[in-house]
Amino acid sequence: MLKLMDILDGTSIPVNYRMAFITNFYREPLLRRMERETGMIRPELTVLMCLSHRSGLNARDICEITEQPSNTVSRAVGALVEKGYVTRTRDAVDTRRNVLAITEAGKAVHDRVMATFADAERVMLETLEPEEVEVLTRLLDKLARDVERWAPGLPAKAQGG
Amino acid sequence: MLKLMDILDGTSIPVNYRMAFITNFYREPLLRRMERETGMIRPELTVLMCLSHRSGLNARDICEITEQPSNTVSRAVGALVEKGYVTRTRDAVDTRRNVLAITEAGKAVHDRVMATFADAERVMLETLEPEEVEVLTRLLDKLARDVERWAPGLPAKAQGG
DNA sequence: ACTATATATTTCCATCTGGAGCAATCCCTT
DNA sequence: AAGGGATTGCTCCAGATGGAAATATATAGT
Repeated sequence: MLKLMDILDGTSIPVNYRMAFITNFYREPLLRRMERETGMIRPELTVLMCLSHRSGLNARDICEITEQPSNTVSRAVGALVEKGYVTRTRDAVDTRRNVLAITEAGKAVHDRVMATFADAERVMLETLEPEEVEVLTRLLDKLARDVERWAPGLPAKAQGG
Repeated sequence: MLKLMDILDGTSIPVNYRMAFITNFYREPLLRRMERETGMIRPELTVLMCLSHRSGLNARDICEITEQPSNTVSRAVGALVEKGYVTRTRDAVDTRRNVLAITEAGKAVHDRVMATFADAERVMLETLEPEEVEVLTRLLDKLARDVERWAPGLPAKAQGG
């Protein structure tokens, strides 16, 4: 049987095609499962991850951090508030701002979901030797941190920064 | 400014999070550009890639190869036929089957789009040493070819095959 | 104080995507 | 050769997503 892997063997984008392939088969099933078990969808997890890392952000902050459109973040925040995973309170100083914070329930579901993601990654990486995992992580990190130079869409910010 | 990268530093899914990050910033802008310049959307390119690799497939084959739902493939094929990039002819033997083939115009646009993707990847990989690119490709290939073992959604086919 | 402009957030709408179901056709059994 | 189940391809519908406009509030200039 012809499979995607056979086709990507011949492409001239060996790295990104494989990454897209892996990401697709890793992430999608986990997101489906998350949606099934918790009712959350992807943008909501993204928001929860931001607030888990740093509380007190507003929607605009999350838009800039994640580079997601504002309506997507707005919807996600609304859904999370509805579910009781996030609180949204007007800033007393600038009443345009809604200060967001993750609740105990939100932290719990976040940690639970992230644990399933981590488990799946651990299983995936069992194929590799520990040193190989370290190398892979290091190389991916190098590429990811260099995103502003190579990303085809970004405004190619001054590279001397 | 807090960025996504700072958050993923602390996550317990270092590999997949970085891959998703890179894939996102690599692929999305290129797909937008493709759509703008050629009018094709993602599933159409996928179909074109399959037919570029092997002509004479039908929609069902492409569904199995790419693991995409049949309606997505059906729509993509229809759009490609409309654009003159693919021909669709009834199989004389089994008139349920529509045999698909890529046209000259389709091959041309496929090659053109793939070239832009390849260029962007080349730029991205300039950050790494040639040996690092080889290692990265090898490790990604190892993970991709092992997909049936670790993919959370797949039916975990017999591993002795 | 009043208007103009900027910012934060939400809503409207058009499009992409996938699940489920449907029609046409084929193959197997009798 | 007729009937029943399987297969191919398509359409309907509901949900997710993002661009652009609308709404609410803040700040600046006079």
